[in-house]
Amino acid sequence: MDFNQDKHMGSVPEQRFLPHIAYDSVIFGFSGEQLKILIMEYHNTGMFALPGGFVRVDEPLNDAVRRGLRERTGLDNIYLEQFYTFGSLERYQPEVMETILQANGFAVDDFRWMLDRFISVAYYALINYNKVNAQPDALSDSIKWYPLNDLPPLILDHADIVAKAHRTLQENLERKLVGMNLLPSRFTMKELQKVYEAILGTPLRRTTFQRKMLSLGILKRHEKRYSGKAHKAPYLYSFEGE
Amino acid sequence: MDFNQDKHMGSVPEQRFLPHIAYDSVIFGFSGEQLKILIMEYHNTGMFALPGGFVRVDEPLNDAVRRGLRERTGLDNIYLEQFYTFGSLERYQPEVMETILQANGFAVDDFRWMLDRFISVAYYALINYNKVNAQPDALSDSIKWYPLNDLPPLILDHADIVAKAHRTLQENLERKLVGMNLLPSRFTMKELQKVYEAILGTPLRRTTFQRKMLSLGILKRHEKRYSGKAHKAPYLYSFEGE
DNA sequence: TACTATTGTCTCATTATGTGACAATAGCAA
DNA sequence: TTGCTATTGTCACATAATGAGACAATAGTA
Repeated sequence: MDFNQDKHMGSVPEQRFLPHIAYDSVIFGFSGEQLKILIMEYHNTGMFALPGGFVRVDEPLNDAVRRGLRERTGLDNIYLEQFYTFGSLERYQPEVMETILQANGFAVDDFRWMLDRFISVAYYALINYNKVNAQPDALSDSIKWYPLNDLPPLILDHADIVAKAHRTLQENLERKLVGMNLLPSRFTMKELQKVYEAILGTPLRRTTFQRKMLSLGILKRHEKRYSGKAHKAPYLYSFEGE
Repeated sequence: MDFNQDKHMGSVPEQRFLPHIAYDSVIFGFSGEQLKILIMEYHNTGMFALPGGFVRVDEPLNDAVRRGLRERTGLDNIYLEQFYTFGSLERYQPEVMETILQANGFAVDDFRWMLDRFISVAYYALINYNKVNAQPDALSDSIKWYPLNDLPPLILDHADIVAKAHRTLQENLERKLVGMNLLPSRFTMKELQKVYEAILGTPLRRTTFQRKMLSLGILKRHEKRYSGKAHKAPYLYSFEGE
């Protein structure tokens, strides 16, 4: 989360946030043949959470999320999709935020609004793992990649949010041709296949996968990539239009 | 929208709402071989809008929507799906709500919170047209069915909401096997096909459709329905499990 | 030059879908 | 009763998509 550390926050219009409304982002990256997401750890609490934030009173919701992503990853023009808004009562646990504020030396009274009930609009983002320069926010001392199947325990309903993000990503994989957003602009067919396998959680048949991808007509073939290994070198591809 | 008409609303805890947060519902029904949705018209304004409402401070978001649907349609246990949360600045038009309040004889000062910026969580519902007993809310004098392709001009971004609801419904049609929710519990294959055609907006091939539906193994075949017409009578089907 | 791992492509089998044919009605008219 | 018509359920065949394996073409190493 990001918010003005000035105790008199309310006095700066651009820094006033809509109460009760937050967003959380599940930021997917791909590395070591695994799907990973960015998780923040709050100072001195051992608590882990998705990167999220608040919406300024004069700011479009989607802009708020892009702003947060830029601050957290240094990246612009990210593939981003809103997938669900979480509004159960179980996610209302003021003790959690209180602990976090106290551990950071903030006077709880000055941030009482953060202890309120929040409804959170959740987004997932797909980014090129190698381009990220992850930056923690004011309350957290780290933001790190964790494999999707080996996450630390997350606060509130963040584990549900991650699960739903993953499910939505699986459903959208073919329909929105989304796999290439997790790779650098040039990639081999095998790399693309590994991305699909990581997202779906099942192995795919090499020949069928290659035929299918090529038949879509959205890949442009470039030169080969010589890896130095003792075998035929694969072609590099890019997503049509890059 | 539904809210306590007592001017001292804030004093009744169950009737206090989360500020800045609303929901809107696109309620689909099927009649006359057409997709229709429920639209409300506000008293003395000529303004049309989707049925919506607010979330009580101690109420889960999804419950709030189901409550609103029950009040508006008299139905319980409705097929309901959240599909997007709208948070642009274009949807902030305090004049609109002000006009509506004034036209209903409410003192605007007592409902100033309704003139604020709202983020709206949008849901679509699929219901059996014939079971609905539509009830207008405190501000509107009618709630009526309109064919999807012949809607009155809607306030704010409600036309966008409807368009996105329709798109999402189309995408979910096969994946979630959702068509039967628009029909009575027993229906003919032709009726089901008409629903699919209305949702997708394209004609479907009778034999292929029938084969596909039967192969899914989710339909139970019952007795025939004799319509009095001079031709072979079709079987009735139900969704497996009813 | 032989050998290995990997890649690109082809072939054939299997499954799904498009397209039309056809027999089986249910009521009506003769 | 016997045709007649519109509609339904099912089948048959053609076409398209996918599963599954075979195989030749490398890029390096031994």
